[in-house]
Amino acid sequence: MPRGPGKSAPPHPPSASCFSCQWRSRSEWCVLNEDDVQTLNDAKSTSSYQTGQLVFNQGDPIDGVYCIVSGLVAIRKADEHGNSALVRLRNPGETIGYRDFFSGDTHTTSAEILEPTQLCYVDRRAVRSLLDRNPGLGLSFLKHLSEDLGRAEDTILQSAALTTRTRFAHLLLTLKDRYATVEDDGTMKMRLPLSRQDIADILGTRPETIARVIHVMEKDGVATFSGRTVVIPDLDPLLDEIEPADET
Amino acid sequence: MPRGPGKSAPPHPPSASCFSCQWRSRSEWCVLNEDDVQTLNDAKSTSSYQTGQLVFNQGDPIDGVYCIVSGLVAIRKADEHGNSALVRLRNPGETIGYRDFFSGDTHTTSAEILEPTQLCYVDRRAVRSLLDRNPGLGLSFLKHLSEDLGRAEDTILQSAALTTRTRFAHLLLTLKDRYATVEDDGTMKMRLPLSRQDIADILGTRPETIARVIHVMEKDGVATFSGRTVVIPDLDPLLDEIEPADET
DNA sequence: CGGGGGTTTGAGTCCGTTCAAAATACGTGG
DNA sequence: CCACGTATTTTGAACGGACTCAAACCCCCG
Repeated sequence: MPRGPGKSAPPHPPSASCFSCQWRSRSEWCVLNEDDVQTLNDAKSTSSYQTGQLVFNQGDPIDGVYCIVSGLVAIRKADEHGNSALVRLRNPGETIGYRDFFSGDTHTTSAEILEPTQLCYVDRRAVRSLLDRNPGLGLSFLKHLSEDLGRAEDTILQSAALTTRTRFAHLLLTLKDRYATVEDDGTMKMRLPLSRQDIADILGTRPETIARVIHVMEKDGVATFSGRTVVIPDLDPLLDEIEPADET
Repeated sequence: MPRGPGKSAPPHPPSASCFSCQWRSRSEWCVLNEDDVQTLNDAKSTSSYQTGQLVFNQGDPIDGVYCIVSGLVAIRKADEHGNSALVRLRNPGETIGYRDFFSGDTHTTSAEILEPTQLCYVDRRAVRSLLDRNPGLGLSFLKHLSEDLGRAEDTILQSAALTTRTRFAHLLLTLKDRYATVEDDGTMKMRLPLSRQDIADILGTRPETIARVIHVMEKDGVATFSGRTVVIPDLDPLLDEIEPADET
């Protein structure tokens, strides 16, 4: 049950600086002046996590927030009956844990590591004091939170209106942006950072259904799957998936 | 396509004051000092809306935010294929339109009136200036937005994990808090502020399914429905609906 | 009293689930 | 490097909840 800065020993101790952080201009912290970036930099501690680790667990008290330097984190919500859904993925440059930070004192979701990840942990006291000194920081979080809510609303609408296959196509298209590489012959290739179970948890279905959807997609020539490796010969058929035939 | 202060002529022109607003202590604006409440009071304009009216429409430019004095408002999201979902209900004391206010320049959802409603409209310029002068106001919105996101995540999990019947029971229990009255004989009674279509849009299903669920619930003696009127003879069976049998 | 929208009912179908077994991938230690 | 045990993924068959389409119904309003 990891808490605060992870205890895992990184191969080479990371020493990321907020000043040279490549994500700074696009993160919540972009509004900070030099002095406050210094404060942030002094307050934060960086650590590495392995796939499968939990950054925090639903129900844990909230100690602060985490910035993703590299890697991928899944935010998962569970109910009391063992059901769980993967409510969002978080990429490098994004901050996690701030949702609960602003509205309660315990986490209402869990954060689990999907691929080797480096996080900067910022203690709640530091966040509070930066927030006090920088009204703009609050607005910055407000903007990100609004976007999160917008995405959540999209998910609600999609899961009510779209088939599993279509939602899976959406997911593939999203993952493509970060994970796909273009081969010499023009085909796209990527290694999924998600297990079938995780994909199912994102789409609100079962792993068996994912396997079946993959099966028919291969039959239709949209993509070929081999374990976690996906090859997309042509993007158009995949794009057609998310654009249901309009009767003109 | 209503925009800004509604153009409907209220029977008796409302003249609510922010100072005497019964919701103030629980709203986002509770952090404002006397001076700023004065500013808010001067800036706001109150108007009445009839059932079925649109406060704003998805795609409209954002002019400001609206506080609900009385009534009920549905927030609806639609996609390009005619599907739509009712992503949340907003009650008196709550503010609407602030989600999009903080992250974009057009509304990503529509707000429609479900029962006769009074709204106070606060112009974007006023909101901005109050925000500038009161860092606490931003944090206040942050808190509410966090809670909204939390509820959205709940919805995502529920629609993936629970049956329509169970989710309908959840909805009834929620509506009960605001709409039910206890009769002399101990039964509860309420008039639903929602059409079957709206209920379906909240639960992510069809009106026919709602009718069928109601049918079997009546057969099971959980509640009796007659149009929009619901009678709940005993709360326990309804509570059992949302607490699936634990095999002990 | 005759629309007309929302609601209910019915029959048939489909998508996704469940349960179970087989196949495959993966990490570990020999 | 291979063999083994475990976990994940895939496949199959049967079931079921919710959907679609369509008709009947009902209630409210003019």
